[in-house]
Amino acid sequence: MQPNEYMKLEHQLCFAFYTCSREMMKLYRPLLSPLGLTYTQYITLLSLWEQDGVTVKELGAKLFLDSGTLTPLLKKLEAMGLITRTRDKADERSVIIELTAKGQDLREQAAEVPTKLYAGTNVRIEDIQAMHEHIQSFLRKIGEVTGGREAER
Amino acid sequence: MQPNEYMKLEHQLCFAFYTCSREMMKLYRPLLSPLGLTYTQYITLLSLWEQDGVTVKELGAKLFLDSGTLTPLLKKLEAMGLITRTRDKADERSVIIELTAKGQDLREQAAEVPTKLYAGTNVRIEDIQAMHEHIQSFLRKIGEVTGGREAER
DNA sequence: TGCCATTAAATTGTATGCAATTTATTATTC
DNA sequence: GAATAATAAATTGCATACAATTTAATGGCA
Repeated sequence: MQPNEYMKLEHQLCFAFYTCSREMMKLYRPLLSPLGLTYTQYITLLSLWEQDGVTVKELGAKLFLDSGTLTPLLKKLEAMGLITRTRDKADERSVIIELTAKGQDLREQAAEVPTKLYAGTNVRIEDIQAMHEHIQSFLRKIGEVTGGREAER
Repeated sequence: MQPNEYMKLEHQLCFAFYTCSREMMKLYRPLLSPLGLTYTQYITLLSLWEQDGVTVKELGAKLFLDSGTLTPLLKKLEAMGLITRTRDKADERSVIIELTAKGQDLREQAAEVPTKLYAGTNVRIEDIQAMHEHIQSFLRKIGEVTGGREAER
């Protein structure tokens, strides 16, 4: 590769991630909009549907987000009646997030989102598997440096 | 895969892209901060260093960004003395973006960013190539649906 | 030529992201 | 056991993203 080839936009891996992420969110929008959810709210609920009763800190470790992003987002979900935010009696520094009945019910409607997502695209599900694994392996490697998901240990 | 396995966070490809994108930006930050640039400003300049004298529309097609994001960002780069924004004489609807001498000079300092990026990580450059190509192929496929980079045809 | 559809930026409003700081609480140490 | 360090959320300030709308200019057509 020529020296300044490295500076071309098309060779930037991060730009590919960045663009793929945002283009995929555009695939999600028509599926999430009827549920009244944004993409970030959706992945937050995905995490809570797997396990709720977690602290903001724990949720942030799973989503790679800090309180600066989560606090307003969780307040929004609370205002929508999907979750509750309660100070932990055992440690008043922590806030525990739990799903309401309404928040649990929403899971049923969201269940079809993953399967509908690639409808209309030429993407083959099989192709995604390998790529997904490579990306996750990559993420672990750079996470060692950026400190991403540090609370996971 | 179990039915509700599809709803697990770890199986969401978009979440992998989304997280990789943001974690990589954290790798960039210490390299770009001394140059006074954010990541979005950096990729905008990468594009302009390849070709300037382009309209906001053309730049947006390359970066997958619209005027809502680009206009304030370009005004910022203009305020920093790196670019000029000029109405196209031939078509007053368009604004043409050009690098200033200062903006061109910054390219030299930014030249070491791509090579320094993976320093300290366990990432093997060879591993990145294949993954990168798969991602770009994937992006083209979903772009057919989302309309991404529509002005490219 | 005048009207209307189209187009490019800019603007507006909402929702993130994240660094840095602040506040409140808990853990530690001397 | 009081002073200090550490921790978890919340807050603040700045920079995106993007849908939707607005403004200004151009193109097409009767």
